[in-house]
Amino acid sequence: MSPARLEGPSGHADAGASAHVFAALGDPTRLGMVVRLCRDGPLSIARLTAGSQVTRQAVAKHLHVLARAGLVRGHRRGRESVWELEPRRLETARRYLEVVSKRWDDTLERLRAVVER
Amino acid sequence: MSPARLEGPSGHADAGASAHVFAALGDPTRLGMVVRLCRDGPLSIARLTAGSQVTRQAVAKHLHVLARAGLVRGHRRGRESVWELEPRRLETARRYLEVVSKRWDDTLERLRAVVER
DNA sequence: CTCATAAGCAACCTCCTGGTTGCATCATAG
DNA sequence: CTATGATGCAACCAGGAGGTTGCTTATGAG
Repeated sequence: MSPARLEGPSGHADAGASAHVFAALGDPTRLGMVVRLCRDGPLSIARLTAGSQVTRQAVAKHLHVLARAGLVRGHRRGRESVWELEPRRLETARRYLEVVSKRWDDTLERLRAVVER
Repeated sequence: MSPARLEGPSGHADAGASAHVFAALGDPTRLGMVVRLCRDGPLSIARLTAGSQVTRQAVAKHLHVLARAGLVRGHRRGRESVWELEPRRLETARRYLEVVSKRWDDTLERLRAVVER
C-alpha cells in the first residue's frame, strides 16, 4: 500500500473528511456552539450570538465552517436564518474514533502475543 | 448559568480539553500519523517519517502537538525516540461525541413532544 | 576511535484562521 | 410607507500553524 495515500482506520480514504470534521470541532468557540445547538435545539444567528462572546459575524462564519464540515444545517425562516445540528456526521466521527481505539487494542494484543510468547 | 462559561456536554468545563483533542486530530497529517501509530504500533520518528511526505522535523512537531493533547506518548530508547498511541484520551473524545449526539436525540424527542402535542 | 545515523534546537517563511468594523440588503411590525 | 431588527458581504488585521533549512548533539556500529 502506498504510504503517500492517506487512509482511514477502515482502510477507506476517509481521513480527509474526518479530519475536516475534527478540525471543525477543534475550535473552542465552535465546539461551544455545537453543544449549545445540541442543548437548545435550532437557533437563529442572533439568538446564538446572544450568550456568546464574539460578534454576530464571527458566529455566522463559524456556522459556515461547521456547515462545510457537514455538522450543521441552516435554512432561512422569514428574516432570520435558523441553524440546527446534523447528527449523522457527528456519529460518523464518533465511529471513526471507535474504530481507531478498537484497532489499537488489537495491536496491543498482537504485540503482547509476540512478546509474551 | 453564565453564557460566557464554555461547558461540555456533560455540564463540566471540559470543552477546552476536548477542543484540544479535536484540534489535534483536525490536521490530516496528524490524523494520518495517529492511524499509522494505531496500525503499526510504537514507531520511531525516523520510521514514522519514512512513508510520510513531510520532513522529520515536521513529524516531530506534530508528535509534540499530539502529546500536548494527551493522544500520544513517547520515550527515548537508545538513540531513537519511540512514540505510541495513548488510547484513553481517544476514548474520552469518543465518549464526548457520543454524549453530544445522544443529547441531540433527546432534544429532538422533546421538540417532537411539544410540537405534536 | 571514527563515522554514520537519529534526534533536538532555532530561525525563518507563508498562509490560513479567528476576529473585527463598516456598510448594504431584506423582511416585518406599526 | 417607514423604521427597526436580522443577515449578508467585503475588507482588513494580528497571530498562530504547518512546514522548511541549517546546525548541533548524542548514540550505536564496525
